[in-house]
Amino acid sequence: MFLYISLRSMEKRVRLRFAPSPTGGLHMGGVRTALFCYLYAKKHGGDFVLRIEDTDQTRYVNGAEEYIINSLKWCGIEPNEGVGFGDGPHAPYRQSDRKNLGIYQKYAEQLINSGHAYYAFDTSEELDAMRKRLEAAKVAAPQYNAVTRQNMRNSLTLPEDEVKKLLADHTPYVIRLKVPRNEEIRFHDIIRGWVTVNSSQVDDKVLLKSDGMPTYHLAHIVDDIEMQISHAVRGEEWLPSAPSHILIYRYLGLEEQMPKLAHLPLILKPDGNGKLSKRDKSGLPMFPLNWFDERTGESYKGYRESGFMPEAFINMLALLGWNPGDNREIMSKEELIESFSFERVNKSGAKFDPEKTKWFNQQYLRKKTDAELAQEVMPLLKEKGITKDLMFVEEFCRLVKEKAHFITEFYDLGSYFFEAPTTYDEKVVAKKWNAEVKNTFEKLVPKFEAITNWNSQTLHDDFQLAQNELGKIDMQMLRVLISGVAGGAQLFDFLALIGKDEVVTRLKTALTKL
RNA sequence: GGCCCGUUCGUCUAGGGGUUAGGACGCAUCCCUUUCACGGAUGAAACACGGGUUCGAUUCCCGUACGGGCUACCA
Repeated sequence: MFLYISLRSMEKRVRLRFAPSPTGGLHMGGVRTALFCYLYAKKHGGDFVLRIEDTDQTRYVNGAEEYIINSLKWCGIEPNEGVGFGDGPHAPYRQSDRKNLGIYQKYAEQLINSGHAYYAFDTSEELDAMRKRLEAAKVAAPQYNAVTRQNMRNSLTLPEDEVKKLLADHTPYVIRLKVPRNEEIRFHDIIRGWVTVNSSQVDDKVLLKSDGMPTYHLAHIVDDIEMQISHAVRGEEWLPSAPSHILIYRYLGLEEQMPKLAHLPLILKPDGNGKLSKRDKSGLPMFPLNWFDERTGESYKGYRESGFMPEAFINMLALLGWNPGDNREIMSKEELIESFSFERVNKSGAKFDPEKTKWFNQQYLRKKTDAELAQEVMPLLKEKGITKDLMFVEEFCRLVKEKAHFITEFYDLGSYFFEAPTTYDEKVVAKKWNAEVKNTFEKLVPKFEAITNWNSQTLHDDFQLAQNELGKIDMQMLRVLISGVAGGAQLFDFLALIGKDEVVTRLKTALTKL
């Protein structure tokens, strides 16, 4: 008795799971769900579990499971238990494996025995016919429920002998939840508060499919119980089926052990309406890593390959539908963990903002040292056939980074560091170029050639001296002659880096071309 | 259609019975700069609508509109 009381009064250990289906690449909405679970678990010193919900064999996609694991790794939201992250006390963590152990069957039978579930033998044709009939009769919500089940072929309508015979003959059947006709079902959601639904709106959900696999509805409940999950967190699209789940817990006698529920708001498309899809016309990826769908042959861009930093990606995601309650936006993972709570998650869906997403990455980009940036930029330059030394690349990074949002932009932003221009900004030329200006620049060339200690400072000083003699020289024009473009990095630093010979050569070339 | 959930600047959001309704992204202007950016300053920009409740509602309640989700032997 004493033990019973102390167990009940003890707070359950915090354990959250992320439970995706391996039906494709992990969408950024899924990443956010995983992130919130991770943050909460870490904040409370709990566990974060990865469970793979592969009960739909027809939708299984090769490589999806591995993709999910790699994505979580890249994002730095690693489970401490589950598929791909080491088995804990509740292995296996893949539902198809658990099914083979008979885990779900047991619970389904318990519900049958207690009279809360029944066998249904209807074929898909019969089900279609039933729905058509109901639609024709203008029934508002055609579904298999307390009323319609009376006209279907199941263990509630068929004589006991026949049911036994059908089962003995291995006639395909499903097990359905017997939902009462008219009962208020009330449940609490951490984010939404109390939600009430009448059971007349809830259909007799299939619990066990004819292939012996459980549906999501049964499987996730069984696993959440067996894995001692404290908080069931998922997207808002699950809210309508939550009443069914409450009933299952109740009929299993597990309402006391039921995890707390949290339904996250959806991430919406930047423009127009609806859920974020696999592609967005903003051009930003919807997946953490590149994803290739074997079945459709389509490939999708990933944040990683687009030059995003994982810290920036999860920071952006965390602030989509959540905030710390103060004005902080740039937050490290540690700060996110420290500040996170489901109470501060918004109820309404959030439109994904591509511009702000870029801004997040830019903020993190600026925090990196030039040396760190060079490490990442170097290989990208090599791909372009550029083999400058590390010192050069570091300085290049210093000069270009303030304009960049992504590592992958560095080359495009500063290709003139590596290649002499072939064209010259037309606007600037049209506005500033004439015979007199040309003459001035021709006189400037030997001044540059005469500089012995070639660096940004002497360049600056000697340029001033040259102007005293030759008159004012337009710096933007100088920039265009050497880089070809009207804007770019700090001019003298740029000239210092590419070197005297290169500058002089480029100037001479420009003077012959213009 | 039915059921459920939601609604503060264009977007992400803070706030909450009495506020000049705050911040961020983006946008505009100005300053700095003989180039380019960063940076700084300033500005435009919101409580969906209609009824209640109240001395007073953006905030609480009810409707309406709008948006979203669900409505499978998919998750």
